[in-house]
Amino acid sequence: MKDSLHLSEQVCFPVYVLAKEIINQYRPLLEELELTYPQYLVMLVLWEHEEQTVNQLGEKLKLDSGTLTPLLKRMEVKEFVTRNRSKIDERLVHIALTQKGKALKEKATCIPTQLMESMNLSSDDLLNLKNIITKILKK
Amino acid sequence: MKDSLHLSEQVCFPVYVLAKEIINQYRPLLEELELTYPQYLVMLVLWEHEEQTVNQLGEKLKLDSGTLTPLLKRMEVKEFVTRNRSKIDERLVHIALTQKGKALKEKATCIPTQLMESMNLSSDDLLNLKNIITKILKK
DNA sequence: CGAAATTAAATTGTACACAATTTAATTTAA
DNA sequence: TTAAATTAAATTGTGTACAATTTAATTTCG
Repeated sequence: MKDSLHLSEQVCFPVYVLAKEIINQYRPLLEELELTYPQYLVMLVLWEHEEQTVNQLGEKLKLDSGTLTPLLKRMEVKEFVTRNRSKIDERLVHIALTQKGKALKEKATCIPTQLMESMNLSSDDLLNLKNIITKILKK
Repeated sequence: MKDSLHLSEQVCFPVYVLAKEIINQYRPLLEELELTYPQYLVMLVLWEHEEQTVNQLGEKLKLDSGTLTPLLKRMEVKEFVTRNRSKIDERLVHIALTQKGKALKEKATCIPTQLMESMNLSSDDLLNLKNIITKILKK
């Protein structure tokens, strides 16, 4: 029987390396916006939805409050978002964009293109990759 | 012009989610071996090579000494590896398997299969995914 | 040779990521 | 209706990641 305990046999390892590589490619681009990659993901959601609870963000980004709470506090310090406990249901905390946060979208418009270039990806590969992963994650 | 600042448009986000999902699927399997996923990767390398410097591990796993040094110290505490500074070149630290570390390979043999099952992946999807990523990372 | 450059690990500091627990508020069901 | 169950955030603790710096050893070169 074949021994599959070899790094070269692993499928998961390339995924793990690629994910890190992508974040590393984003880093210099996002540095100019004073954002980390997870913080950028939060901004993507808020640029679409304006206001979200911590849980809603967590569901969309697959992150729990243990990760999001301190992350959002850092974004609050940078004045990109506000954090307000709901009056109607005090368990909820609403995260909303500040003016500064909204304005940041302008500076971010070029990032997707820049990233594509810096990773040197064809849109074919990209679409292909996205389709497989989406298929796998859907299960 | 199309606005690509939408989470659903992102290619990188699914990669990021998949990588986390894979590690989460590994977690309960690796817990029985008292290993984290990055520690498991170190073991994969050492099961193949017996002895490696910190740098050699770092090149294979794409991790730097800032990550590896504390990680390897934890593995040393668990008595899976030894850390010994080279006599010939005292800048190098050799990482080697202990008997306990070698023995752990037995318990790990079933992990690749178990993971495939827990992620519910067809070998087609898997191979496809691996090929695309390898192609992308090669650039 | 011996100073300068390079290399390898370790260290320091910041920021995730997640399990497990805690706290507080809201639902639910007896 | 109020005690039990559930829910939402926050907290605590462990373990990556990685940039930047430091320390010490080895090479390289003038």
